[in-house]
Amino acid sequence: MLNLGQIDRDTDQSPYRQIASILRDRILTGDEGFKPGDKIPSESALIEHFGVARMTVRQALSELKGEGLVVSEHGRGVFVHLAPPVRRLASDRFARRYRDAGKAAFLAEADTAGYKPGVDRIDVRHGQAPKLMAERLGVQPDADVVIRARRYLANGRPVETAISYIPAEFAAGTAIEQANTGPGGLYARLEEAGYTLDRFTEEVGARMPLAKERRDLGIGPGVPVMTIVRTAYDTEGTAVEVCDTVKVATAYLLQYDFSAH
Amino acid sequence: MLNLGQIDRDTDQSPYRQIASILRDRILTGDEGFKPGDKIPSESALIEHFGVARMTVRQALSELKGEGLVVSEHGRGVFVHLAPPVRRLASDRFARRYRDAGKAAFLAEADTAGYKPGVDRIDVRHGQAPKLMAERLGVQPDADVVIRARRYLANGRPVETAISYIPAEFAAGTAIEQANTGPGGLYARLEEAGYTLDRFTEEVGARMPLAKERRDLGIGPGVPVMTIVRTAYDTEGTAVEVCDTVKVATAYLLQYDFSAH
DNA sequence: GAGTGGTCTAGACCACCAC
DNA sequence: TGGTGGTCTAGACCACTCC
Repeated sequence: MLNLGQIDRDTDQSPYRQIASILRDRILTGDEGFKPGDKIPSESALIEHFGVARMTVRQALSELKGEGLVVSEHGRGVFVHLAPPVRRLASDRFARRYRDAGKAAFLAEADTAGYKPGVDRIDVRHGQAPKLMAERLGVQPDADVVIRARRYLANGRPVETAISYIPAEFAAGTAIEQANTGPGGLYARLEEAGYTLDRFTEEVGARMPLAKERRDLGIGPGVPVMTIVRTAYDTEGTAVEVCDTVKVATAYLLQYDFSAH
Repeated sequence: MLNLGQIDRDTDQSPYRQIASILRDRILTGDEGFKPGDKIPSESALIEHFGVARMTVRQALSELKGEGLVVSEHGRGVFVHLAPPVRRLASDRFARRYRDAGKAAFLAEADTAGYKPGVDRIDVRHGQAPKLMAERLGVQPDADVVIRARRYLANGRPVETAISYIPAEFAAGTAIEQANTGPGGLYARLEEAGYTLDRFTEEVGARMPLAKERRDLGIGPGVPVMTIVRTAYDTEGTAVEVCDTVKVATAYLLQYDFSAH
């Protein structure tokens, strides 16, 4: 006995939508419903309970996957989506006080939010910046830049990939060209090299991930990503770095403050 | 002749993924490919071309719908997704100079971006704010607030819904309680009432839309939404308005500036 | 009426997982 | 080894759009 209702074959709403609604309601009303991480009834159980063909049940489940409410695991079952911890990012996260304390933004923030941070897949090389990034840096597309790619983890789960582009002349001979940029991170090294940071600009968007991004971030279909392109300017108004990041949307809440004047 | 390749039945990648890849490549390489608004080959044409069952073709199309690359129209065909114009929102869009010029933020921005703005479904009433909104306003959940709901259009297409909550005492006797708030909009009326605006905080997130939101915004499955909760503070540090907005993610690019100090 | 996508049925074989 | 989800086949009827 599944303690779900039955579908109404005389209504104009199609069976698969009714089944999706029944399951969705049980997921969203946490009370007495399915909770995050719970296994929902198997396809065969739903087929028997509702008296429909397998494709009908699968279409209902497909709807819920598209809404990001459930994830399926081959050979195990279908589970209510277990959300990663939400990272709240404030716009002061790059403030100098954190750099002076010897912490890069990601680590400083993990401390206050209380999760275990991690970075892997660090790749540093010289090359050319994509057209859009070169534009923001104000350099020619064929200019030599240092390209730093890395992936960030929270509690062991990937939550963000980031690629920084720094004109080679600003990074020459510094730890920026090394995998480990040292205490305070990339921005601390830029300031030591004489480029005092003044302000940042961030451009925020959201979209569905490409297949490669889904793999890199370990997310299923139905989970969007947020994209942030951050440009760092020094006190002379020169762009000294552009950082292109892709974040698991459900793992982030960004906060910005700005003036009304 | 469809001028698409053929699938390889000896590889370990499943036929539906191969078909999806072939179509995806033709969509993403705009050159000599399918362009936004183009009709892609019908299911029956694809069935014949690739020599597979209908469900296999439909699964490939389902992938592309999930990625937001195509939309299907019952009885007409499947079309490459035609994106609405992108609105670039800068963080100075609520600056006083725009209010002084008699324009609400949305209209001011449409001018510079060059699209035709619209607002409909305006609904104004008194009531209680949802718990999360009351928290941001710093009022009790059962406090009397003015609730202003509306929907914004760009070139006739819905792009955003917004609900503002204003404590009733701040709005009493002003045009804030009317459908039309007059020149400069809601914020201009608040300032006239003696609440000089000082700063805003915005919290930005992204997720998949609920079914109701999909209807309100006229978007298909596979298109995410961005959520922005904006709180307006006056010069005494009091929250005077909270605005809860849901935007079609692909129609927006948000820009924020902040200091490095 | 012809063509399109939407939904459904009733099977089949496979890969993965837990026991 | 039995149960799970992943993929595929070969049909069927329907609703919608366009001519």
